[in-house]
Amino acid sequence: MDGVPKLVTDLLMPGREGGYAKGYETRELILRTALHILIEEGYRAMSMRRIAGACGMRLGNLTYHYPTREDLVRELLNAVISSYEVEFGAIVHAPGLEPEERLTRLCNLIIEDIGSKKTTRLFPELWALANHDAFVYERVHELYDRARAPLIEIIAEMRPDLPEKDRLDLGLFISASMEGLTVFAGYQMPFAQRMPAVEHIAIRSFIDIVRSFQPA
Amino acid sequence: MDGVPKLVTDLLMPGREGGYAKGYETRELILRTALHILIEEGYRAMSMRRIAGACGMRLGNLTYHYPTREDLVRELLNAVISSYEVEFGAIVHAPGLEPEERLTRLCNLIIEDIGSKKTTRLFPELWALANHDAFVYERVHELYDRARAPLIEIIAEMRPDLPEKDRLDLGLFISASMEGLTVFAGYQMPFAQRMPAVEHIAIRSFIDIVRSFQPA
DNA sequence: TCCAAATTAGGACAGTTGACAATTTTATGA
DNA sequence: TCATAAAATTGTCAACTGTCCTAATTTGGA
Repeated sequence: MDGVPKLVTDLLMPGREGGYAKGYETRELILRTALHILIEEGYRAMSMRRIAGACGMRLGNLTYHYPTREDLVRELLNAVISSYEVEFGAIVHAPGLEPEERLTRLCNLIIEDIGSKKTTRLFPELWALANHDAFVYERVHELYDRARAPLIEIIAEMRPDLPEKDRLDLGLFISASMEGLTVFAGYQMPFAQRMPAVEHIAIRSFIDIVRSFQPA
Repeated sequence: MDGVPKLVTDLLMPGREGGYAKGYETRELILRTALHILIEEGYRAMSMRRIAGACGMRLGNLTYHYPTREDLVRELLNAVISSYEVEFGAIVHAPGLEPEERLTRLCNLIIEDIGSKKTTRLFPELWALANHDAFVYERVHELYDRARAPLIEIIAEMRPDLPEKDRLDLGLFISASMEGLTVFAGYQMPFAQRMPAVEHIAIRSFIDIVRSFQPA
């Protein structure tokens, strides 16, 4: 937990003065525990009783803080998505660097995150949930839009001659392409130990395609 | 169901002479129904009672054909994976075509499949399941290995000068990259109507990177 | 036709789930 | 100190889950 932003207090209630309202430490604990179970054991295992037990509290107390399971899931999702938005938002501003170098760094950072167990486990769960839950769909969709924004910004710097439509297409391809690595990063063999080489190929490919793209 | 291969009879028991054993039509129906529910409503909704109900049979009858839920899930997975293997296996042999043209066709076919609702819904479910189920993990892993084989074959034709390791890396990048489109193909906006353009960018990018790759 | 096997139906079981209500404990502030 | 609200406990509820068992029915072959 060292330095990791707290889900609720730091993200859902940023910079609240005079401390936080009572019970927010508990809500915080609940969400972190729920997320842990979701990542380690999957959505099916993330029952109210399982969460309560892992928190060391009784079911009734959990439903006091989150009356329904849907309440809990929604706040968890908001917190998780917010944490990713904060992470990617920090990349946008890196003055004094060539756009290609910034593209490389951005891709490196995203791919590094993609390689983490948290992301490789969490996002497949979210994709599956999004298929049948409009709220999850909405939030994940929103996250991708925000994550794509700095990417498209850099593309615009590299190719000011392109119409916006083409820049969007390039951004969509690159982001989708990187997202695909999430699926494979979860596999141990033969992908895991080849990840650095594949990452290198990916970034080279991205730079090449942006540099050489010819509008139809 | 016109022309669509039957899950069990056509794939798990291909070319069985003298017809199929009794009860295989029922097992067929069960698997198709289960798959339909899995795609349309998700893994959670795919309960034994739900499947039986959708098949127009009683629970006891379903458990006669599949004593445990795990039996059903495993055979369903085997059938689904087999159907994809059959699909991709047909691509390998297309004599008299330049390797680049074959790469383009292969990518087109995969991307076309990726755009189908069946695939965009099913695979996120499988990824999520694979995270916490060794059997699902194994089968999905296997499928990707098989799907990558023809791709790497074409890469070998295009770049016989490269060591095998580099060809594998290129194949991994391209397949992972295409798989990433699955995630986004499920989204209605803004990706869906941009899919053709992104597909074009993707294939151009793949050809370029294979053609111009320089070993370290 | 008739027997035996395959199939279907129906019921029951223990376990789990989310939600809720009544209650007690704890913390807070005047 | 004490009243008040917040927090946590305990127990209950109907609904649902997978599994198992037995009886009825249908089917196919001799």
